[in-house]
Amino acid sequence: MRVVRRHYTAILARTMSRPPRCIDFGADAPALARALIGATLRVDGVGGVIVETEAYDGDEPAAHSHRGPTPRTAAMFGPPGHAYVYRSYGIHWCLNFVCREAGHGAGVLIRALQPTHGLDTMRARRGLTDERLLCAGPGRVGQALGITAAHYGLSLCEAPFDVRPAPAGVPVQVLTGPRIGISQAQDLPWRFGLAGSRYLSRPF
DNA sequence: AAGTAGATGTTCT
DNA sequence: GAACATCTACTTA
Repeated sequence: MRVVRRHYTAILARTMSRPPRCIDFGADAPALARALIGATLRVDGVGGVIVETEAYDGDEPAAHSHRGPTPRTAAMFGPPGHAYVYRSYGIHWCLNFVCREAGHGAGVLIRALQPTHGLDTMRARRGLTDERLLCAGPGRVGQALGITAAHYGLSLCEAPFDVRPAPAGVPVQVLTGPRIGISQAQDLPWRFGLAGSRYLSRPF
């Protein structure tokens, strides 16, 4: 009995000290946006460390989902852990992670990465050599990772996506601030970034 | 360094 | 018609 309890205690301790194996997409948008800082995102093996995110929620007027589902925003109202992809200003493809529960219209916009995998592919897609500018902004992330409408609604837990939590034991200092490029709900500090990163779209 | 024009799908007024 | 979860190229100081 004693041995058994020690056994379970050891498993529990190991479980708790180990980083979560999968991202908790059931979290609400600000919690997920914060948790994603330091995580690694790859699409077909190309990507890097997430250094900047923004949270959005259907309850709040800056979100595309705020006025209910439309053909464009349908994925935001689907199950968490899937991709919501939209065309920004008719030109750029931007990637979001749907979260919370189906029906809430909650998601996290991936705003910037520190490139770590497939640098040559990203440079070719972006027509640029400056590593610092490869993924420093949501439109740039979309172009560097080859995001298109084909990724709309896909699961983030299956290929071509590969999302891994930040390694435990490496403390990440997360900055917060107002979201960029919005006119509604500017008071919400729902932009999150990795302190000291040179790959942010803009300083905090 | 800072400002502006222009590219243009989706949605709303 | 206007606004928009943006980026680039180009102008002006």
